[in-house]
Amino acid sequence: MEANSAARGRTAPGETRASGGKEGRYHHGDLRNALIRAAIELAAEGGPDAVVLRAAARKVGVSATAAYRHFEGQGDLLGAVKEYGQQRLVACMEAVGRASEDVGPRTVTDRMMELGRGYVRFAREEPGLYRTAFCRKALGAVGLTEEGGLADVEGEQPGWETRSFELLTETLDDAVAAGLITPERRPGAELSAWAMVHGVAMLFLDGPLGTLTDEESSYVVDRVLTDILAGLMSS
Amino acid sequence: MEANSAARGRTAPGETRASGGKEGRYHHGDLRNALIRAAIELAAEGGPDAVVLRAAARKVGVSATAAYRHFEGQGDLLGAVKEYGQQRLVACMEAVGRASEDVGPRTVTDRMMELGRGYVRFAREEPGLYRTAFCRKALGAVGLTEEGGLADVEGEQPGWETRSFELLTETLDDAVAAGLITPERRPGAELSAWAMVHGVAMLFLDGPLGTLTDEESSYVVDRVLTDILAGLMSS
DNA sequence: CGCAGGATGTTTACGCCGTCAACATGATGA
DNA sequence: TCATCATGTTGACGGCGTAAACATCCTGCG
Repeated sequence: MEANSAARGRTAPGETRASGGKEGRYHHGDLRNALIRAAIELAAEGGPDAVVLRAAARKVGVSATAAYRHFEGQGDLLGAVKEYGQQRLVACMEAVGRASEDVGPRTVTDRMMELGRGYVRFAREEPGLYRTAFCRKALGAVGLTEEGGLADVEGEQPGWETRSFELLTETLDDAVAAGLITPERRPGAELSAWAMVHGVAMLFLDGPLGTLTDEESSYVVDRVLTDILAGLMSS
Repeated sequence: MEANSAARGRTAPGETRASGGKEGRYHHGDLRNALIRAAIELAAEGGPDAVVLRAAARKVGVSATAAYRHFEGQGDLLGAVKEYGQQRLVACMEAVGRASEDVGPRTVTDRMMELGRGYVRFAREEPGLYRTAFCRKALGAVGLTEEGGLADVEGEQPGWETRSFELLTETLDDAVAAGLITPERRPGAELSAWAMVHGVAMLFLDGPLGTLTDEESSYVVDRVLTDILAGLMSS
């Protein structure tokens, strides 16, 4: 009770409790976002398994159960990080595209390559966030009953129709418009493309490509992307 | 090897602990395998996260710490399940091939398709085991320091040069021999192929393909495999 | 045959986790 | 002003992985 005024003192060095000045405030003021930021750091360092409710609360300097005022539980917190990771992914994919834009005009094929390069680059640069972005177990909006019963409420699937998938879809449509892909081969093409980049990212993160240098990996990525594009555009 | 109950029987009337008999034997007799079997069930039902040391011990009817006489820890137990899952995967890949053999002669292309079909079929039929088979965190032989420091002792990488990868490699070699893939495109081809099947399996397990029927999924798989093979074999 | 010693299993305990219930604090609006 | 309610806190529970100490049984050696 009164003795814990000492505990009120200070815990997390990097996190001020409130945006402003006063330190020992009982109410944080922006706890939800602070917890998300902390969880993002955890995820970036250790992947989804490292997104531990108590650790995030500790980082912010707040009791573990305080998080329950802002999240349904750790699955919900994880979901917030997941969303952030997905945003970062599309940002990376778009950034690669913009970088190329500056150099000169690009073909549709170029743009597809860029999407793939951006995807893999993000997976390599932020493996923890990437893994978290595609982590099952993470409350989306409502769902997930006890015992894995797929609640599957109305509304949205986890995260496959996010912007990153849209980017791919749009570019494939452009490829059809440009005559690079025949309309008959168009349906399902995003599956092949997506499976490829996702698969090669996994080879980098968990597989035999983990030790490659940037240069080597960029060669491998281009090779793999070339293969799948050749397949999609064949005849 | 399923009938190895109580290989140890001396005079005790009771049979195995798990086989419904009277428990009372202090020593189990085949605890290591019993734990692995239990852990396999757990993995099959709930994936790698469900491989819980205490749960496996409970299933076998033994104290939690008994497992430490046979495994270094839960990572080691998980590793055993992982190995089993990998074996099941290659069994499935080979089974699809054998099934086709019976029907008639196959081309190299056929055999590559079969490998992919078998791979995805296993992922669909045994998602928990599949996920466990490709689960990071699982002691291989020695490694894995504290704190994710990749011990990377000498010897073997986790599991990428297992038989399943070999199957793919051999078949790709055959494709080169048959003139379907040019020697210049051969190096790195397994990466494309592996990334593709791994990626499409993920689309089934965690992605938008999870709800497809067998027929639909088989169509999608063939489509995706056709794409990558076309890419690999294009000029 | 008898018994020491190692192999195997049990109990207890520690610290971590997610989560719930009860309580404390303080911002806010009637 | 002061009751209310959102926001944090403490405490507790059960489950987890794991270590240490103890118990039981098998086995090989005399």
